Amino acid sequence: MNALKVETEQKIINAAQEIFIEKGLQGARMQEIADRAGINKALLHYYFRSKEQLFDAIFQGTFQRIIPQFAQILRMKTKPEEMLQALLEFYNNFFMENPYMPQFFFHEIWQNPDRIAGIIKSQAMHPEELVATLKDKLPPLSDSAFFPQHMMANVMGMLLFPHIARPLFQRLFFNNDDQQYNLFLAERTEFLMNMLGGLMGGHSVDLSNAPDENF
Amino acid sequence: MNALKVETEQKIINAAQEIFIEKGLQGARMQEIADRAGINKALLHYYFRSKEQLFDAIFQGTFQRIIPQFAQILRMKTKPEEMLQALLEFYNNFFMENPYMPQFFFHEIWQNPDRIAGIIKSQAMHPEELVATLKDKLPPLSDSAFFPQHMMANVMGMLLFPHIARPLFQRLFFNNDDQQYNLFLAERTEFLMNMLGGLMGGHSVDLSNAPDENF
DNA sequence: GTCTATATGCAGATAGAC
DNA sequence: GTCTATCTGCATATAGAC
Repeated sequence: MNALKVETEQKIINAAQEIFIEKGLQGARMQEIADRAGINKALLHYYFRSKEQLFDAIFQGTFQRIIPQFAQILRMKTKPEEMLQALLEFYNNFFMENPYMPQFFFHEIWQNPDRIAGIIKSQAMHPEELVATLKDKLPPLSDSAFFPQHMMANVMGMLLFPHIARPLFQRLFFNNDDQQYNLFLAERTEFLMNMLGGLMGGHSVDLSNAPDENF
Repeated sequence: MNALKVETEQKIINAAQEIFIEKGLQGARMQEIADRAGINKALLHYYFRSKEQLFDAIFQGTFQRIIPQFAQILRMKTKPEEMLQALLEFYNNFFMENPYMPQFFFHEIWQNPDRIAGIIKSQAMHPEELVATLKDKLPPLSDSAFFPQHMMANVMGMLLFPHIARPLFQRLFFNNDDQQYNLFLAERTEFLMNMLGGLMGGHSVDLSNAPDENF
């Protein structure tokens, strides 16, 4: 029966998603995926010939849940503050609900960067366009040739760090208290907006006085 | 002969370091480590009884190369700008020379956070001390109870991101050009100092006008 | 489509000679 | 200490019955 087939496939996908994201391709066990899906190993191979293929399907799927959003925000023809707000809000919430995602992506970034780059470029999301948009919309706070890249690295770094470093950061600075940490994460969008809002408006931080002091 | 033994052990450690850092505990193969060290598998087990033990030795070693530095900088009783400068400079350079390190650490952060937390705390580096120092030295830019944690996350995120996301970031925004990317990384300390210097001095960014605008 | 049973291969670990 | 040869176990994958 076709409905049953679809249902089973979905159970597999859900289970595999969890396991792969927690343990990565290498760490995941087909047995564990089968168990969590409530079926047996043989059936896994019936639906997805190999572990690799299963992984590919999962990976592509999860990735496509977050990239289009990025492209869409990028094309919002509004003020940079609003783009930033939308960006921070969406991804911060997404990572709060999917805490394993960031480490999952970074793992893949190192294992197979070409695959990810390929997926991104196939999503109507073009890096040059992004750089150009930033150069155009941001006040010229620095004359570095890499100014847009720096700003991207800043935003993404500040956004991602509390999520990707969570297990350690929470232990060290929050008494390993889940609730406290969630509060911290929840208020982070606002905190970052406060910090960055000024920058994007083009006032506030003076970047022209280079610190050539003994360095 | 003892000198020979030490030499072999060092070869193993060097090889294992590279492999583990690139592939993680799961992804690494004892065969590959043996090959790169120029010996055979049996000898690996002679020196380190199991893969786990070998990994532990490597991990502890690399970790202790970068934590003490942090504690030391933290205790420099100087202006926050100078602490920040020392911090950025040291770790940015370290990660430029050891590009696989960040991902290696994050991998472990998710696999075994307690181990890392333990090592850190055993290094005369106490989280509460750090938080207190920051609260004391930083101008009160925000009244969030987590203000020090936010600032740490900011600095660490901005510092780490270009390293940990390198394979993808370089492909997307630097035509996958190693030289260009190294230039980018090299100028990053200065860029960040320019951006953050103002904040630490206590002027520039107004964080008091919360953006309660339709949000 | 789903199962049980089995094959295949590989990686970690050991035995034992030198 | 260092090697070759071998064992053991486990994980992926397949065969074949229902």
